[in-house]
Amino acid sequence: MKRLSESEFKRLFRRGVSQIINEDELLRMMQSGRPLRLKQGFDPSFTDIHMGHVVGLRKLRQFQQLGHQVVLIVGDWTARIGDPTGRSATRPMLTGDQVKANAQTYMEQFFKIVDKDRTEVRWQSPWFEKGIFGLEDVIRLSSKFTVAQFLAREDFARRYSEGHPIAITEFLYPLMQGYDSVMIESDVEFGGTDQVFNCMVGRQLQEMVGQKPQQVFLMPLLVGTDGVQKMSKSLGNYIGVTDPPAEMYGKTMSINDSMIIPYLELLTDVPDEEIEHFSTGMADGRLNPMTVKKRLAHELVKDFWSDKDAGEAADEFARTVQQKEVPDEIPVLKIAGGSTALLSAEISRAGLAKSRSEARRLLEQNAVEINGKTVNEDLEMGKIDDGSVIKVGKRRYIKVIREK
RNA sequence: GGAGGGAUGCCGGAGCGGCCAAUCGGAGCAGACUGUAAAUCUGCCGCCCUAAGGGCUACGUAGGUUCGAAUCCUACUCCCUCCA
Repeated sequence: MKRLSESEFKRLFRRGVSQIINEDELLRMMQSGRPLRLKQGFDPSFTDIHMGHVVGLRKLRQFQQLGHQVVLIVGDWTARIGDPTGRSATRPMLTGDQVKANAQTYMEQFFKIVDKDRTEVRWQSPWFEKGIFGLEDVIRLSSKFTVAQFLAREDFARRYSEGHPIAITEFLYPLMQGYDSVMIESDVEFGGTDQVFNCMVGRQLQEMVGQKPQQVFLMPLLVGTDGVQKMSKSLGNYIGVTDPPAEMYGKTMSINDSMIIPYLELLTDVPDEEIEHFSTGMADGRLNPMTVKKRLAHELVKDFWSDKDAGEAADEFARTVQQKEVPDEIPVLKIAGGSTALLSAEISRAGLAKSRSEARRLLEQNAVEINGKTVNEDLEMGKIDDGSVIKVGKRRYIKVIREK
């Protein structure tokens, strides 16, 4: 394995990195010529990968390109506990089948970014399964740590002081995650900054059994489309890797201007110099943030779909959002000849509003247009011409087709 | 085992007998504006009724007191804290 060039070093160790424990040691290991085992775990309690995860997966791919080996841990046991990181909501127990199905979907998405040929997939079951791992092991493992150590972890400390419950099983989570490191003889564990504690437990456990403790590679958490909280599915502020091009593009355009640069750094290969240029340009007003954001949106759609899709999504955005034109394809609402049904009822029936009350509110708020003309009155459907286009809100359309 | 505190709308969190479909913040939605589905401002934000009005269902669950309850009482369920 060759020495890292200056630019490779910067790309790997500086961009999109929050903290590396221990950087010098990791560098030494990389120069040794041995392919490193890069640990990345996930809980099959969810299926969809979003941009927040992509930050780490891209980093894994960069290491793979230098010949290193990813070891993907399917946390079929830890999924039963639920990672305490972040929120305290208890997760429902999953059945074995659900876990398998989730893992399947997850991996399909995972390998959109990470090189499958340089990935080893390991399930936790072989070392945590009943009959192999017993109470004795649980006791042995947990006796190595103290409550004070665990309460030092920021999010346990916070929940404890705020009077929020912490289940005993949640203490087991880091232990299990750490044990994984031992079982796969991990060289480096990758994770978001919220994973420090869990990763450090892995280091300690490895050391206790005489393994060389893993290095820890931490990446920043991506802020979600709301611009405040970390991107997560449960908060609904995410851009999924399987989102269709137009949606991916649109969601990206809706992010806060202040997040454009971080997104470019963490999610794209746009060169540093160019990002620097964007950054200063926007700061002194020479560049319109919208232009830069369009570039970002294009990059993302290009990476997950294709350059062509990105171009189409961009056109679509320009037409429907900026020029406020009607999109090419819109759903059809079939209506009987002399229907006396009211517009509000049909709007909610067609799913353009959650309830009829909401449809009425939208009418009042000038949010409903028929063929480009704002409508306030709750018309009878029979009075609407065949082929009319009804627009509700910013981007919900439907076309009326009359049946005889 | 004992003592205290709590359960409110998507989330956080007020209210503590009528003025409560419930203050406020966040999220969401809409309108205006705009160089963007950014920011900002304004409005909306349980459901149903062709409706300046009316009805129904809601404040952990089940009963009760009262002309009237999210607010008081009783039991139950769940959660938190402290003592043992």
